[in-house]
Amino acid sequence: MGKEGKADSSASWQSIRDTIMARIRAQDYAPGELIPNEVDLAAEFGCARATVNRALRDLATTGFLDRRRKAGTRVREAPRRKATLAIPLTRADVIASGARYEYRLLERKRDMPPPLVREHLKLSGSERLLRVQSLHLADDVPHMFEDRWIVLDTVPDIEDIDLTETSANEWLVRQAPYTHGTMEFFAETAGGRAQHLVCAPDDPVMTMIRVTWLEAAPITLAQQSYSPSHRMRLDL
Amino acid sequence: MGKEGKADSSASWQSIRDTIMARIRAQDYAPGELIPNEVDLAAEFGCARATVNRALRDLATTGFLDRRRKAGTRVREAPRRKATLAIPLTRADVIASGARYEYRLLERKRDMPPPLVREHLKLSGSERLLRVQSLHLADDVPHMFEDRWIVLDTVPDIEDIDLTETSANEWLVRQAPYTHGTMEFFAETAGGRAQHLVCAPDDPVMTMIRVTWLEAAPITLAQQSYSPSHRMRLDL
DNA sequence: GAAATTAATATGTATGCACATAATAATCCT
DNA sequence: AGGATTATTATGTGCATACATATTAATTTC
Repeated sequence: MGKEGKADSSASWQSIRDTIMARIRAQDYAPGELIPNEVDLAAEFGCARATVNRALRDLATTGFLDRRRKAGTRVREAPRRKATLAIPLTRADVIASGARYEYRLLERKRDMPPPLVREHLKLSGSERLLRVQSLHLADDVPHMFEDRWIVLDTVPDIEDIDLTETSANEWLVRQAPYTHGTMEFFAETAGGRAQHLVCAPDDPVMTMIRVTWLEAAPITLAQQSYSPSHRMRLDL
Repeated sequence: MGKEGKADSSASWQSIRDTIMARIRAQDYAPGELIPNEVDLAAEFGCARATVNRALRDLATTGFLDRRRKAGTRVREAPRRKATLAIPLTRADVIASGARYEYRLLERKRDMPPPLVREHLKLSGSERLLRVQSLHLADDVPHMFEDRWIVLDTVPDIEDIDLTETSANEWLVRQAPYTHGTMEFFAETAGGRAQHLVCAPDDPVMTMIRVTWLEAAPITLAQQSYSPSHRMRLDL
């Protein structure tokens, strides 16, 4: 019974991953320590090295292992757990919560960006910008207010789009996927957005600022403020 | 020149991924459409199917493609971009920001959990709980206030640990890695935490509630409130 | 003895093949 | 025709092998 070791004796990469994970959890493989190399593990599990590689690679991306060529694989001292955050797509999120989604375009015009926006988008000064303000509602209740700046030099096509039906975000996500970007969020008072979010000006709201790029060219800066009651949820 | 196609004519899975990505971006592969199957793509790129598989798998986990056996691979209508959020490890975060880190244990005692905590941890009522409150500082300035409940039935060992030096989180991360959990964050007023965070009671702060589990057993609920000036940053 | 060169090693990835699995399409039977 | 059975198909994964690449360790050279 050598050749026919199919799905029977052979271990799946998931089961190997789980076994290694159990050893980490039980501290058989202690924090900071090297674990056996792929060849040895493959021998132990009676599988191909590629299978062990897949398992260890998975644990490395999950943040439990550190791997370096020649240096080997070691258990992270402080496992930096990673959660996958799906970038909010307001329409989908609202609908998924079982509510009716509504989108209202509040304003759309060419405008000069304030210094803070210019800095975030690293603008030289000559770029043409479109500013779009919108309100997103869930079951007729204000859910999120968005104040967005779009760099027309990077995505000129959006100038001809009717943004009263489709939100700028939805168009951009489909038509101009970014290569990279940054996101930051923080708490602040509602301030002037209170009228849109139907709350008091000094109510605390969570604001998210997202800046996205197409290679070196800035696409857009979106500042989204959620209604005070909103909670962002995430599975680990 | 058939057999010797080594690193020369053969494409790497990253380059194939990038090529496919470019086609999605250029809408050569339009949203919602099927793309060629792995065998055809492998033929086109002159590589093995496994290599194409790796590339497509990567794009699927990034959220650009949907893959189903027999059904094939299609471009997502609304690419749900995913960002990797590293769970905050306060000590590491503060030090990485170039500041001096300090940790202060404020309180540590057995306590009865309020209904909200009981609900989050799905407690039956008989569990023994440890409550730990702590303050984390960056360059002597309050950075984050933590109010944590630990289920002693799940992690009894922590009862013997001196939490004046090591924070509960650091011990738990090392000694009792969770299998899964939930995280939610929102904005609220500082309230009673104002004295610890050195701000006004009605200042907006960002609060994160994290609940973690070891399989079916609840480990801990941590409520962390950051100083008003704090911004959570994330790369996309 | 310090610097440069060379060897050794663990992971990273590509190939060709085989079989597993899920989902759809085609066919058969009554 | 309708429901159950049987192909068919695309992705998922495993294996053995080979070579690539990054690092570290050993060795040589000056």
